[in-house]
Amino acid sequence: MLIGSTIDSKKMKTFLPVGTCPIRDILSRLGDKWSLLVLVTLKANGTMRFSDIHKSIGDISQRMLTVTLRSLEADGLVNRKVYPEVPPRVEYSLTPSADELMLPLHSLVEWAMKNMQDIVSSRELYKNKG
Amino acid sequence: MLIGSTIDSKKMKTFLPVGTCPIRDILSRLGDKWSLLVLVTLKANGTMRFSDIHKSIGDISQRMLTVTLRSLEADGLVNRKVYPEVPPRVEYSLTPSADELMLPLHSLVEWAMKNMQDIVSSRELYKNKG
DNA sequence: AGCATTACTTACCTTTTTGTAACCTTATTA
DNA sequence: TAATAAGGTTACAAAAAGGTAAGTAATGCT
Repeated sequence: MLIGSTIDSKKMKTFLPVGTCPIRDILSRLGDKWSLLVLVTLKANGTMRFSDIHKSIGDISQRMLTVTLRSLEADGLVNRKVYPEVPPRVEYSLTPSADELMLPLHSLVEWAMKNMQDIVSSRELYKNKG
Repeated sequence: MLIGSTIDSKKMKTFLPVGTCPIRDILSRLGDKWSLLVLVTLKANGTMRFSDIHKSIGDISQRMLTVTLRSLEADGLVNRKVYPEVPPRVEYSLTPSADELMLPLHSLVEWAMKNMQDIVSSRELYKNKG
């Protein structure tokens, strides 16, 4: 007798691996420690200087802020405008595609706010008995 | 003369650090390599056995699938039902709160699909000239 | 007796990500 | 003359995440 899986593997939906699937690729890029937070910070405050973002987030290191901003810039999600002054001034702002991202992101945050209590208690429960 | 930031730091919006801010906490949890993919897989196929998920995703290791499912279970996002049989059978499915998560997630995926061309070309551009 | 089955666990190792601290630039100011 | 400003870079260290391969359990089949 054949003991099969619950799902016919012919009908089963599969997903492309990272590097082949643009969606996985993009989501994994946004899934790092700081990217979303930087985007949300810029959304909340508009155009900001490097040091403003740094102060606003608080616990990000200078290096990680640079790294994060660079990768967001590479992806076309933030604009970087350098003023040739001394001391230097650099302003960051969201691009239109990042602005569009804010809507999905906002609904994600709403979900998180709505469900965080359940999640926290679920974690407690899981820790205490499994 | 006072050279200030573009934004008054009193009015500037700030965000709580991880561990204090539930939203950052939850989003960072979902931002790992496999969680969202596992959720999307379960959404697409309904109830699945461990081996089904494994086959469907393809390039996830057994260990990481276990780890990921455990943390999703701890957060109350997947149900885990064990049938006391030999060989063992374990079925996974989404909980209602994970189901709700699918809507925001879906709009995120739509954004990714709409913007991925721009992102890819932006990356090329950035690589080639900066 | 020995192998297959499924859903893991464990020990160990590699890779990736993040953090720390020091250094750089150049005009202005004390 | 030396410090200060802003926005970095660099070398290095630490931590976190992920991968590999082997082992485990209990039963049925050959």
